[in-house]
Amino acid sequence: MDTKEKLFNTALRLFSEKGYSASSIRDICYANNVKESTVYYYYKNKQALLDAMCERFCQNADEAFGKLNAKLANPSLITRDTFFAICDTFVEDYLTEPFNNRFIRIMRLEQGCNEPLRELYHKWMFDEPVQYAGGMMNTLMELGFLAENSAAYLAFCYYTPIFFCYERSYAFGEPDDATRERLKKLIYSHLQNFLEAYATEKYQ
Amino acid sequence: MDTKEKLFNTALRLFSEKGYSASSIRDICYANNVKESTVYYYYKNKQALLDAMCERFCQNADEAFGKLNAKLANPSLITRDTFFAICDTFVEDYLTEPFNNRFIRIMRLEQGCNEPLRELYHKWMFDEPVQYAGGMMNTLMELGFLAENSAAYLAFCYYTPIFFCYERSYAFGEPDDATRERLKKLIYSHLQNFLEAYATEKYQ
Amino acid sequence: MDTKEKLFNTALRLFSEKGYSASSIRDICYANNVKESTVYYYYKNKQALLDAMCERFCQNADEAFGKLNAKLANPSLITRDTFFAICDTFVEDYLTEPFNNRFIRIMRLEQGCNEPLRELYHKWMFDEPVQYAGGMMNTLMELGFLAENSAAYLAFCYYTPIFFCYERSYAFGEPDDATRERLKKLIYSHLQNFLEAYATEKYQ
Amino acid sequence: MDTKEKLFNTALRLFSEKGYSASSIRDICYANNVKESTVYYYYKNKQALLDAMCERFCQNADEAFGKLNAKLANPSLITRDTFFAICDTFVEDYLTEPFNNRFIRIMRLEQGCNEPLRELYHKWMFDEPVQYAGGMMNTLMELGFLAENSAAYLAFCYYTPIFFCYERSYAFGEPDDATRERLKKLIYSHLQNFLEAYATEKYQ
DNA sequence: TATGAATGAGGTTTCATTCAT
DNA sequence: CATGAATGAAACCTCATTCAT
Repeated sequence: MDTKEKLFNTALRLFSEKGYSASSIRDICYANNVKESTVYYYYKNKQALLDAMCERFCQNADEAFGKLNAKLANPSLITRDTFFAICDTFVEDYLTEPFNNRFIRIMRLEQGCNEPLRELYHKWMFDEPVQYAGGMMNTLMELGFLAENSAAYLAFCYYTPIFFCYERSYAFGEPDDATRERLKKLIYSHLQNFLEAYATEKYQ
Repeated sequence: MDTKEKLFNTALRLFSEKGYSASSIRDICYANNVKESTVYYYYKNKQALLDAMCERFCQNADEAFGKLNAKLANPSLITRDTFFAICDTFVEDYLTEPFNNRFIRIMRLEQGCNEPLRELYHKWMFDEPVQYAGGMMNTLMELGFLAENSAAYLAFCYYTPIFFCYERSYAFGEPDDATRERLKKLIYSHLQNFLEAYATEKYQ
Repeated sequence: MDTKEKLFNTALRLFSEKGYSASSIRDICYANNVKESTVYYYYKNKQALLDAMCERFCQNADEAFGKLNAKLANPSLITRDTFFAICDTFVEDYLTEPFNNRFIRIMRLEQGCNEPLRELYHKWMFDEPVQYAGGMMNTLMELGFLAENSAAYLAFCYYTPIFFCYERSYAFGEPDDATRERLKKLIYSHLQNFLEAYATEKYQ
Repeated sequence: MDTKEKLFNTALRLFSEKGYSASSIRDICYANNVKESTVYYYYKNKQALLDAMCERFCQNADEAFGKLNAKLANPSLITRDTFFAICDTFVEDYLTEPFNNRFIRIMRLEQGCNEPLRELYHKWMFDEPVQYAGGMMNTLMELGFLAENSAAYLAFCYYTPIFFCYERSYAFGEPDDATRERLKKLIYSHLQNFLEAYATEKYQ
């Protein structure tokens, strides 16, 4: 891993733990045994580090939702497994993917004093997921996997527990394997309950 | 309102918007037309401002949950109105009460680098509400208001959407009346759906 | 003891331990459970506290040397006991008298950046004692108590060990009884040696 | 001389004149036409400046006493010249060496509120010199240079006047050449008297 | 590719002091 | 006799940044 990437990763970690303005260039550099001036060889300034993270996150998020949308395109049939797999992708490749997880925390922290980050946060943690879940519910109803209901309501019932569990487990620091497992179990159990309540009889 | 209180409130606002370490004593004072040294007449240091907020929040929270518990004690009968009123109290007197609302944002921001605040945050935004909701579901089932089910599952279905809506609406800044109204409507609609799904027939 | 005197004594202690500028009005007042503004009721400013100490020390010193000079005036006869008693007076009533002892430390500390205190220090720790010792040696030689010698040399031999022992034992803090005893023993032994070396035969 | 050294020297001067806490980083920097922040490029904080001085003084002192001890090792013969030379080394290379002289003043000033400095001061101004003088007296007696006597007593007679003269002349500020000369003469005269009183006949 | 040297702005805090009460 | 409230100056220190090398 080259210096630029090391600096990027350290900044990511520090920003996500202490917030942008409480993380110093000094700390970022000392953690990598380079001098403060080195950072300016790779990045225009401190803000540029954050910008680079934004860019990467947006790419990641686009990709992740692209992948998720692909899973719903032209489905002739859906099974319980597919249903669980979609959620799994959302959690593993999006919410808890190490870089994303850290950047989500950064957005949560900085939304209060950083307008662009606030918009990103709302887009990628509220608007997009809710919209995606809505579309998904529609598809699942069309396929007869879910019983007829309001798509908005189902999306709500589907996503809010996921969001809650994520906030509860991942709100702080780098999650260990145990946390990771716990989250998965909670979400699995939530999906079970969800299907029990809203799936058509043959998929319960 | 005296100087001490004005400083306290300004600090509360700034901490909740920009985070503790990004808010400067200077800004707190300038906003009140006093010099930086004045703050040190009333508070030992910057940390002491935060400590004072913690203390006040804990009192507030204790009171709020005390009140909520009182509402469930010795109920011979529960009506849809009571059910909505309980949630209303939780939202109005706890979650969106102006001071609490700000301090909750502070806790969310600082949990990453402030162990005591992280604990407070988890206690008062996850553990206590979930536990309270669990107890409430039990009571409601005993009274025949809710159909038999797992209390834990019902608590989950009850609280996670509230949490989600709160995060979505109140995550940033001082909410205006429109936001306040929107949140109430969202929650009202959630409660309707909740009753439809889980209440015994006569209460739907 | 009234407030003014308590403040004076606390200031004396702090000045002697940490130096004038490192001792704060705050510390002086907090130690006496009064507010900082109280000090200004009794003293014009911080400097005035120091001035009051100077004045008192000068009086003390004048008195002490007056007493010492009286002991040498019109002596028809001197004994070993008188000789020891004179030194004892110098040590007990001057050098180690609690107030003087503290103020001497203050002078030592402040001489570097306070011209008047430097002059006081040199006058009362070097010039006056050496001059007094010189006069004393002359008297003792005239009375046949000491063998003929250079008065200046004898004064030197007499005073420098006293000064050294004092600096060594009393340089820091409030001396306890053990320190006090130790100093006395050292000086007593010094006087013995001094007499052995310079007294006429009958007084050895 | 580079910036770091200039800052070090200015700090040394100011600390020795006004004491550690009364000397400000600002003054140290202004005297060298650099901004306050520059000092923090070279030193962690103000204390680190003092620490660097301690370290250097301890090295200096170790060296000086090493040199002095070497002068007493394996001497088959000692002359008046050697005797004077030893004292000269002690005064010139230790007590009045410009850096040491300043640091000794710092120790004297700070002993009251700085435990490590108090220990250093006592070690290097009282304990070590007295111990060295004792060893020296033993050697000189063995060689027949001094008449038989108590080594402790002789060491006392030898060192206390040196200490006194040093305190008297060097207690304040940077000594000029005249002061330097005066001290040397005083000490020379003291050594003369010392030999007259305690040397064996052939060395008087 | 990285650093050494320096800075200017701004941060928190301490302090002696004032003054109306 | 003492304080409550406030201040202005100055202290120490941190930080992002620059620039020549």
